[in-house]
Amino acid sequence: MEENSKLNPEQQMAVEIIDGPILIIAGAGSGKTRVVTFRIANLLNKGVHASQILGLTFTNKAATEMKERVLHLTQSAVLICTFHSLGAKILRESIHHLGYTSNFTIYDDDDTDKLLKMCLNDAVGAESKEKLKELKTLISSTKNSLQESPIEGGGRVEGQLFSKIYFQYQAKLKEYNAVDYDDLLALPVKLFREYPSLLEYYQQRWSHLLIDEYQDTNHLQYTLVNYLVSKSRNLCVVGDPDQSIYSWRGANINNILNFENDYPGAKVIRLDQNYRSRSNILDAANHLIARNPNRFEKHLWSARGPGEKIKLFRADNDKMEASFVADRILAYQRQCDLPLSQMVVFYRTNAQSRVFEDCLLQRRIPYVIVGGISFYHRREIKDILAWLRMALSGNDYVSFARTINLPKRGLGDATLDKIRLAASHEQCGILEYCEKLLSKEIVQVPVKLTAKQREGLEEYVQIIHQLQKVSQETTLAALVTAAIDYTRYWTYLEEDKETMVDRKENLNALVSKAAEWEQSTSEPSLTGFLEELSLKSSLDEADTNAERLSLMTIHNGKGLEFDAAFLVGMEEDLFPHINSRDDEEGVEEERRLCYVGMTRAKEYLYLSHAVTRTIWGVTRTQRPSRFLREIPTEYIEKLGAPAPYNYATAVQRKVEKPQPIVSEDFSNGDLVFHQEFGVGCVRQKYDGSAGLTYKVFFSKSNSEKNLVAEFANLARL
DNA sequence: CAATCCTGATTTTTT
DNA sequence: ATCAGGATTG
Repeated sequence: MEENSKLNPEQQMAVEIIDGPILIIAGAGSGKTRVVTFRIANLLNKGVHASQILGLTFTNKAATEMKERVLHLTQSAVLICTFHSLGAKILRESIHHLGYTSNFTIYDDDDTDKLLKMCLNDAVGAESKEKLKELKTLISSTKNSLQESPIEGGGRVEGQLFSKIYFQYQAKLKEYNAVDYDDLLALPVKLFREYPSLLEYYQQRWSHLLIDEYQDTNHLQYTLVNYLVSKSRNLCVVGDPDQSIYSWRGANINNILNFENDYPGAKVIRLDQNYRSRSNILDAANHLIARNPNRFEKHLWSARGPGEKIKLFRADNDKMEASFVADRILAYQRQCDLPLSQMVVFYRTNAQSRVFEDCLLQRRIPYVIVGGISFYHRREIKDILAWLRMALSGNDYVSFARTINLPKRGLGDATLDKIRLAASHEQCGILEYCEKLLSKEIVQVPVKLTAKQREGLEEYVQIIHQLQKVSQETTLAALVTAAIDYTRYWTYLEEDKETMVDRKENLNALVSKAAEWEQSTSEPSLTGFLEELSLKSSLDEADTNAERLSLMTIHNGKGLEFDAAFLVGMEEDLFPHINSRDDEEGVEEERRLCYVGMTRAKEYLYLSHAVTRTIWGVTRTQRPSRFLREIPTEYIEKLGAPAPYNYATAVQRKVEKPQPIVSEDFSNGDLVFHQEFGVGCVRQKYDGSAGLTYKVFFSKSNSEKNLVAEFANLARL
C-alpha cells in the first residue's frame, strides 16, 4: 500500500487512540507496519516527545525497518529496538547494582554451551548430550519463571543435580562478567524488583510503549513490559494469535489472549482486511486455521478478487518435487515476468533445502538460503571476537579457553582446567591469575607448567596486553586488524588450505564491518561493537532485493510476502512434524505454521508433496499431510505431471557436463559455472599467494570466493 | 597433548 | 548422507 493512501476505519482507530492499553489484532497482511508507523507519527503530532516513545520488536531487521519508516515519515529518530537490546541498554546503565560491571560480555548459544559443559563436568565428571540439552531448557525455564531458585524438572535430570548446576552456571557467568540471552531480560526485571527508584526512572523515561509480534512474547518479556507500563498504562501491543509459532522457545500465546484481563479497560481493535493475498488463497488459509479449537475467532477478508486456485502437486519422489518447483519458477520468470525475488520455496526443516539446491544449480537459477549459519557465527569471526573480549575484560574464561591454544601453544584441556580452578580459588580473573603465575608472584594454588607451556602462556598474555594498549589509542577497524595480526591468525588459517581463502575473506569483511559500524555510531566503543554482533542473527544479513529466489523454513518467512510461494513437503510426519504428532497443542502450532506459510503468497500458491522421500539415506513412503485435506477442494486445482519446460531442459543438458576449464582468460564480468558453487560472476583477477587467482561472486552462497586458476574448475557460460 | 577413527544424531532457533 | 563431538590411539 502507498504510504499516503487512506487508512481504513479500524486502522484509523488504531492510530488515533493514543492513551491507555490497546490491543491490535493484526491479521496477516492487514497493513500492520503501516498502522504502527502512523501511530508513532500521531503520538509525535500530539506532543509526545520522540525520546519518550519505545518500540519493541523481536528481530533487528524488524526494528531497523520500522525505525527507518518512522524516520522517513516524521523525520524523528525514535528508539525502536529488540527486547534483548533494550535489556542490554538497561544493563549497561544499571547492572553495577547487581555486582557486574557495565562492560559485561553477552554469551551466545555457543558460549553458554561451553560454560554449561564445564559445569556439568565439574558436577558429575561426565556429560551426556541429552542431559545438556535438557539442562539448557531447564535453565531457561527457571529464568523465565522469574525464580531465583531452580525449578523442578520432569525429565532425566535429577532435581539436586540441576539445582547444583544451575547455581554453578549462574555464579560462573557472574565471575566471568557475562550474561546469557535470558539474563538480558531477567536481570532488568530483577533490577526493577529490587530497586524501585530505578524502575521509576525507566517508567518516566518511556511513557509510550509499542510492542510488535506480541503473540510471541515469553513470560520474561511480558513481565519486563508490565513493569515499564504499570504507571503510565500507555501500552500498545500488535499481534496475531494465529501466527504464534514459537511456543517451543517459550513464547506464551496467553500473553495476547489474556491482554484484556491483564490490562482492564483495554481497547481491542481488529484489522480484518487483508491487502496482500487473493481471496482463494486467503479463504483457504482461513478454513485451515478454523480447525484449531482454541483461538480468538476472526475472519480475514480480501478485496483483491479470487485470483487463481491453489495448485496442488503430487510428485513421485522428492527429486521430482524439486524439479517441478524449479520448472514452475523458470516458467513464471520467463513467461510472466515475475522476478525471482518475488518467489519463495518454504519447507518445514532445513534438511529439505538440499534437493532444491541441487536442482536450482543445474538450472542455473540464482537462489539464496535465508537463515542458516550466520556470518557472525563462523569460527574465524568468533575466534577474533574472543580475542577482543579478552582484551576488554580479562575475566571471560570462555573466551580465554577459545583463544589460548590458537595457534597451538601446548595448553590443552587438562592444563586449562587446572588453571581455571586455580584462578577460581585465587578469586581473581583468569588473565590476572595468569599474570601472577608468570611473574612468580605468590599464588595459593600454582599450576605447574612445562617450559613450552610457560613460553606459550607468556606469549598469550603479551598479545592481550598489546591489544589492550591498542584498544586505547586507535580505531575499531585498526583494532580488529591488530587482533588478526598480533595473534598470527593468518598463519594459523594457512594450516587448512581448503578453507583458508574463504576465512580470510570473512575476516576482511569483519574489518570493513568494524569501520562501517564506527562511522554510523555516535559513540563507537569496543563494547558496543561486540554487543551489536552478539545480538545479530543470520536473518539480519539477508538482502531480499537481489534478483534471487529465496529458500527458507516457514519460521523464517514470518513477516515476509511474495507473489508466488511454494510450500513443499506437505507430508505427514514432516509437516505436521513427527515430534508434534501426538500432542494436540503441537499439531495446532503446526497448523498455525502452515497458515503463516500460505498467507505469505500474494498471487500464486503451490502446495506439493512427494509419495516417496529419501531421508538420511533411507527411502520412505510418505502420506499426504492432513492439512491438505483440511483445505476445501473448491480452492484447489490438482496438477498432473507437468510438461517440463523446454528451456529448462535445454539449459540442464548444457550444464550437466560443464567443461572444467583450466583457464587464465576469464576477465572481470564473465559469467561462469562451478560444479559446487554454481553460477558466479568474475569480479577480479589477481596474483595471489598460491598463484593466479580469480575472485568470483557466487549467488548461491551470496559470497565471494577466491579460486586459484589452476584448480578453478570453471566453465564459461 | 594431538591426531585419528568412530559413533550417533539429524524440528522449528526472532535473541 | 553428513557432520560434529567422543573415545581411543600415538
